[in-house]
Amino acid sequence: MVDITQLQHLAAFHKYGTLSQAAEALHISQPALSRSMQKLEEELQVSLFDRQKNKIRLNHNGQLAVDHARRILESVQDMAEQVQAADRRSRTISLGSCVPAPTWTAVPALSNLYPGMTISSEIQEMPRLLEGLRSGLYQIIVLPCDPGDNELYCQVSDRETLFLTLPPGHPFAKKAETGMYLEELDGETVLLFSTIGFWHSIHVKLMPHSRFLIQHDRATFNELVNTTMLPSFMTNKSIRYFGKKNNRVLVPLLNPETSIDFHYICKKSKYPKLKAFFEQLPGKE
Amino acid sequence: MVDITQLQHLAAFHKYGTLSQAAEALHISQPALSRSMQKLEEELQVSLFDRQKNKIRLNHNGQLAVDHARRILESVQDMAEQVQAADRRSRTISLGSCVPAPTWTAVPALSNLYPGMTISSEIQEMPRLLEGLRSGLYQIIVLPCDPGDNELYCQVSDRETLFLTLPPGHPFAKKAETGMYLEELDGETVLLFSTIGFWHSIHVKLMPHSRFLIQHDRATFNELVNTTMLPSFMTNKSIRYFGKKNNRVLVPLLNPETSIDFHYICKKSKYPKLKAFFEQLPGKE
DNA sequence: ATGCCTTACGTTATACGTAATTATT
DNA sequence: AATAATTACGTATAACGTAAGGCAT
Repeated sequence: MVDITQLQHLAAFHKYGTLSQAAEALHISQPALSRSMQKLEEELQVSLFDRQKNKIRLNHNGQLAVDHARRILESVQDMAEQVQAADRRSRTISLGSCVPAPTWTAVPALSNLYPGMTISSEIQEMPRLLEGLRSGLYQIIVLPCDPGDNELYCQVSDRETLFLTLPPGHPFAKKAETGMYLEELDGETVLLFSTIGFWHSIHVKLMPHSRFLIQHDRATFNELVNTTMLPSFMTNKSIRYFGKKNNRVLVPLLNPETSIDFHYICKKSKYPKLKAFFEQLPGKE
Repeated sequence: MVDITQLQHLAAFHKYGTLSQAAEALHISQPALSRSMQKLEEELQVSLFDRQKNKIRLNHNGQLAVDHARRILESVQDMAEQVQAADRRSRTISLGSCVPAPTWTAVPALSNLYPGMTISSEIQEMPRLLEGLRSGLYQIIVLPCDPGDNELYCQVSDRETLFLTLPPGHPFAKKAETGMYLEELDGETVLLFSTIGFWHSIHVKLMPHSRFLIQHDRATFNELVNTTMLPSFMTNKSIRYFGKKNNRVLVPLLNPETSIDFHYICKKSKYPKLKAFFEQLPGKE
């Protein structure tokens, strides 16, 4: 049977034009390449080259063979890549969430429960999350609501609540006790951290006239929170995870949209394998 | 790099289910197959099997790998077949003709002029011949007319004329001197040899009510010509090639369709290589 | 007990590099 | 002289089969 290395040799010869140059590129000796091509011709029972005493050129058969060889080599490459990709998928649990907070606890939990598995997480918009769950891109997703799909398992866990954070001198700081509506802040320039997912859409919806200064670097964001008067946001979860800023007043928000329940969702077919994870989730308070 | 034989081994394992059976089918020992699969896994850096102490099964990666392996093996097979087919084409001159006579002289002529080449010939209908010439199926075709294509070289050579052959006692035998029209014979049962190509369509056209007893075997055909009173046909060419029947009268036919000029045609691009053949063709008388 | 897979071991075959040969520019 | 391809030859690697071992049905 034809050998893959022979096809590589053939492709290399086509690329470099002479046996010597091709052999050099292949890191084999010229005679080895010469023999390899002779064997290929023997194998195919066809001459692939026009040979003169010290010249060798692909003939029509050879040209055709090169085309095939290229395609075959490509599909062998594809095979390796795709099988490796499938393997990687099979040993990673991928979590998609509409907001960052669930990943802070779920990723370490999954790591502990499924040692040897790689855990990956990303923040995405809801339609993408559902699509990704169906396509196998995610094994678990976190949404603010139940998608109501009979094929999916859905478990409500924690609740996350948004707070406005202000420096004590800010005009709205006195609302810390009464709370306020997000609309009252509309038009003000506010500081946001990037990749906050669903929260971003809440801000855009309720504060359509505000300017959002979006920071992609956590350190820079913290620095700006510490040193400017700009309003910003935290949640009960981010406070627990990153700590409360001492120089900031927390103002509760009265809009119902500023609280969301985490709905952890997986395919029912995958639930048995993920049972341990779902069982350790904190219950709905 | 992955080896083709490993892919064959993998496909065989998938087909037979156990290493032992697959090994037997592959005519190798069981340990050899076991090692081959281990190497493939090593090569792909992926486990392809679920192994228990004395059981082995394809896992998900393995299933996927089998699919790829199948496709690759198929394309390797294709490569061999197509390259071999191209090679065969390159060393055969294929002649297509609308009637048999040109092949009787052209095939030996081509054999002499192009030693080492295989000469093949077949009788086909005109549209198929033109199509085949364009697609490379034929290098030379013979038609009764000029297709008038600027890409094609066309040279008129010999003329073939159809005769009715009758036993001397037949009512029409007296027309041997005056000749007759084919229509006069319409309705009679006549004897025909198969693969006479274009001539057959002439018969069908001019004798729509006749029954044609078509003989596929030349010896049987001759036997029937010798022993029955059935009208049959010969041409100036077949008489020269096979000899005239002593017990038959030749009646010339007066329809213009019963004479055709051989138009030898090839692609202009191929003419240089076929020049020697075209130059030895007899000229138009 | 039989079937099935893996590991170990010695052998063989095949693919390689070096060197020599021939031909071309 | 320099470049390029093939042939010849000795060697080393890697693939095989046999034999042995372990585990399930």
